[in-house]
Amino acid sequence: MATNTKSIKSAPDVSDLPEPLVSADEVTPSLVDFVVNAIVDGVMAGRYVQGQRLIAADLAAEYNVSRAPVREALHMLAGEGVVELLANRGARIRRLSAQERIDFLEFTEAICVLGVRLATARMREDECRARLEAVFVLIEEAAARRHDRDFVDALYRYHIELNELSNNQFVAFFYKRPHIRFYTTLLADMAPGGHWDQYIANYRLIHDLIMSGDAHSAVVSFSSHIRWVLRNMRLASGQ
Amino acid sequence: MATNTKSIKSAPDVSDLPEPLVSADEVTPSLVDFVVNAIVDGVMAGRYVQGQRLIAADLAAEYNVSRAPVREALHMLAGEGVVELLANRGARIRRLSAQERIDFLEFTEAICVLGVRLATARMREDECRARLEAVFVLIEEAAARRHDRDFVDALYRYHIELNELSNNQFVAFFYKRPHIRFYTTLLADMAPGGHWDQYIANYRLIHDLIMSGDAHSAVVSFSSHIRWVLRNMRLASGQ
DNA sequence: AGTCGTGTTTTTGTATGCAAAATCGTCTAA
DNA sequence: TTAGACGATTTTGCATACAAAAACACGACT
Repeated sequence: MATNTKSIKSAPDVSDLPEPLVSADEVTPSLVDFVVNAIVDGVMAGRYVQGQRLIAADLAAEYNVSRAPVREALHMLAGEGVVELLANRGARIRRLSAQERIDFLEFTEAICVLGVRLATARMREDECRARLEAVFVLIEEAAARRHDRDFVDALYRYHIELNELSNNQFVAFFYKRPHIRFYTTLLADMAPGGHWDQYIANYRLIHDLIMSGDAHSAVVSFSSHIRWVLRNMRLASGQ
Repeated sequence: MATNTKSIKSAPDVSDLPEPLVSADEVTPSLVDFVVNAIVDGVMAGRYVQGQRLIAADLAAEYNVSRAPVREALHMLAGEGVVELLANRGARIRRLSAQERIDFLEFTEAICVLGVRLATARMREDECRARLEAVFVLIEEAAARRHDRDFVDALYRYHIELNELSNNQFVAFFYKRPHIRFYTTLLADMAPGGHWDQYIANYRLIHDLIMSGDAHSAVVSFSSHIRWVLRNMRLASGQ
């Protein structure tokens, strides 16, 4: 291939490609994106559960596309950790053991602590306060209704917002993605269950401290909340 | 499709699929894996640089495969954050601005702190000590030769080992993957440059504290090392 | 009953084909 | 000289085809 030379053999030519001309909104969402979103939504909605096998041909039929974009979507999700790929045996929703769910929450804590710390530092800006307040009311609402699912969903959105407010794109990027796969999985362990009052009280405290701009206290209270959840999880899984 | 029912429509059947029978080693590495590794190696080796466009047909020709597995590999790498996909414009190695590199190191710190903390707690076990010592000598060797590239490589391996020793698979998993893309990119900022002695001294201290089993001190010294690197990066990028 | 073949069906992994989009080169007009 | 237009070429995105591997169903054997 003559074209080889340009992109592979030659000295790296970084200015090779003009910056994306298209604005933020995508012109035509590709089928791969469509399928990725569909699968992620399916996981969020509980239509796909951990360990469930995803057969490319079936997904293709389901979404009226060919197997090619489906397979590409599955590889993308595998890269994000939502799906696992087994040699010659296709894809399945990644399965997490109780221990792995604990590990994951511990890992998530590390990321969110950074998010909390950085976002708290920006809480002098009115717009930031407003955005965070807006997602916090979702937590309050779900809590008032004692609705497990909505509550965990609201917590998720709250941290998404927090991580975006942190202005560190990696916190936002990596929190958003891998979390999904684990979202429904962890629901059972994470949901307040018999501890609604404590759970709500913790988050009210965390939120207040974040709003107050006291990063250190916010981080400490967030960390101790997570450690409390971890203790509950360890107890529940009998360790 | 009649088969739809089983994997999609019906109630999620988790025990659907027997556990992988194949042992740890893969029978036949798929072409997708091959291409993924080839591209990652290329990034590590500097053959692909940030912003460089990756043309599917060229890669296919280069590696003697068709475009299908190449495209799947690119989607996988996109999921991992190594590559970015632009609508109708293919893939390029993700490009990081100076600010993004700083953000990334800050993010990485959050993960590695957890790795340091958890691994330190296991340093009573002789095998763990031996494994960590083994990778630390690589740091010393590279430092003795004042070889930027090898030094950063050794640091990378050291943290990989540390994160694996942490026994939290997510720390290991997520540190390993996204870091790659950023590896060569950050080299210039991260490499000790004019600060060899300080850099080496910092890592000796961190290592000693880890080996001593004092998790808190290890974390503190690691954090302050990273903050020192961040200060240098901010100075270098004129912020 | 449970295990072991064995042939059938399903499913994957990869290659190939093709239309639409993006890119490139060249010519033209300001 | 630069900006823009336009046709040729490259490249992508998606569909389809097909061989090999895995899963399955079923019957023989212990």
